[in-house]
Amino acid sequence: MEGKAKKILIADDEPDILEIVSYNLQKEGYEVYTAKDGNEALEKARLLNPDLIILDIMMPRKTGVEVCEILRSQPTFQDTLIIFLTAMSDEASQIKGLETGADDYVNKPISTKVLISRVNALFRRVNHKDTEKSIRIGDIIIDPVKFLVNIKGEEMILAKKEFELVYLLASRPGRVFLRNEILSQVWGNDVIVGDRTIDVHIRKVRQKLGVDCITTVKGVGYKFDA
Amino acid sequence: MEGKAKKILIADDEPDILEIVSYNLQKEGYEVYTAKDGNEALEKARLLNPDLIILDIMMPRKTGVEVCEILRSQPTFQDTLIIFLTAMSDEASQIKGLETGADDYVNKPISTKVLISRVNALFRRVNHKDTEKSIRIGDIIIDPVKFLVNIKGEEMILAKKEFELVYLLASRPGRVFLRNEILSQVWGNDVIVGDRTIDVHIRKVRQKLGVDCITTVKGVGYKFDA
DNA sequence: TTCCATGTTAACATTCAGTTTACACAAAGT
DNA sequence: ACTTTGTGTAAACTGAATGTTAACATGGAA
Repeated sequence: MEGKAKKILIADDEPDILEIVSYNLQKEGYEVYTAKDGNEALEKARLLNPDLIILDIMMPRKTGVEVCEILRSQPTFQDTLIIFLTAMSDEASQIKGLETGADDYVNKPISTKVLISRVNALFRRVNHKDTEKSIRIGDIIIDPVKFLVNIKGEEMILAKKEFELVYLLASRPGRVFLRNEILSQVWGNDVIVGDRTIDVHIRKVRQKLGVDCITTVKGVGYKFDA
Repeated sequence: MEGKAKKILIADDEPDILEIVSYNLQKEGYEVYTAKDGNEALEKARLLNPDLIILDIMMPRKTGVEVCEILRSQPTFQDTLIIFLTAMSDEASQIKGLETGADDYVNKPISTKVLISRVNALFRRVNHKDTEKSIRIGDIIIDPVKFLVNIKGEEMILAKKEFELVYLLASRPGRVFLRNEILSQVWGNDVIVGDRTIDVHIRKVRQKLGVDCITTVKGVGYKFDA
């Protein structure tokens, strides 16, 4: 369907729910991880940096609300999507949850259909191009909305990977990106590609841009000249 | 945003909800009024003529559904937006609500984030309708009122989906629309159609227009050439 | 009802982005 | 000099993404 698989972390103390939900989400093409209590959820969240976290509210060793509050206080998880699973009777935590910054709620007992459509809807909402902003360095403008690079008024079209590569490097001009970093950012954490792949793309980018703005740092990586 | 502040009337018998929701909507720049039961909602609706009414379904002195039915029977409120708040998450009651003439529903417990995004989405949708003015790009004129496209004086009729597709793409020439975005804008958020459907429509449009003005950005989406 | 226009799907064809392969070359270490 | 290590470059290869066609579904009008 699209891009690289989104990572979802789901935390619930009922193994049955974990299994059913993760099965269904996986079938939808998501990369699913599970946690069986609040602390494990926190750990794995930090480890995996998921795109979406589904938190049961009633969990041992930190409730979903507590986990959410802790995560939201850290900048890394400011934009991470969070969905609460709530029992309908559980009003106290519900009201509390209103302010903790969840993005959506799903009531128990869970209908996998409902959950999945909510998950998809959330991702759809976030995926919008408008949220990405263009980068400008000298006479080079990198515009993710129009998906093209403008050099001194001349527009050039890059392929997807090429564009993502420039966008990454240009996002922090002068900073050197290790080959691993580039791989995990542009290709995703679990995609395994050969050694020369990055080089080839760097080359294509250099060719298309015409301007020499990407510097090789031998044995380290690449950087976009400031 | 822009223009004058939209008036929102929210009716619920729980003071906490009224307070939280109205606080958040006000923060978004809306002009918010409240009612604590069905009759008060009706009164204030007539008094204020709001742009949007948020109705809890379970209220004393007339339920949300009753209020909605009464309002909808009057021409004044034919175009007023209505959102239901419902504790019932089962699909049956949701469908019933929509049949009554609601524009959307939000399940309790409410996530303010969700509610606000729905509200914004609704206004956006309506705003677009009002703003439905013809788009002109080069010799191509897209007229949503007459529902036809004029290329160098020659008029051509498009089918509904075809037209909506061009209109979307042409509304922001040069901007790349992801397949997701196209799906949610043209087909709606909960309609699930196959991958190839968009392609087929794109093809039909390209055929009918004759001019090559839609570019595909592989792995990303489509855009209307500026 | 039947007819017709539109929308959707499924199946197959094609294209091109992305990757690999293979080798050339340059710099640093021995 | 020779080897090692890392990168540049061109071309071939592969498959996912898209194009295309035709058949099927649906819903409204005659």
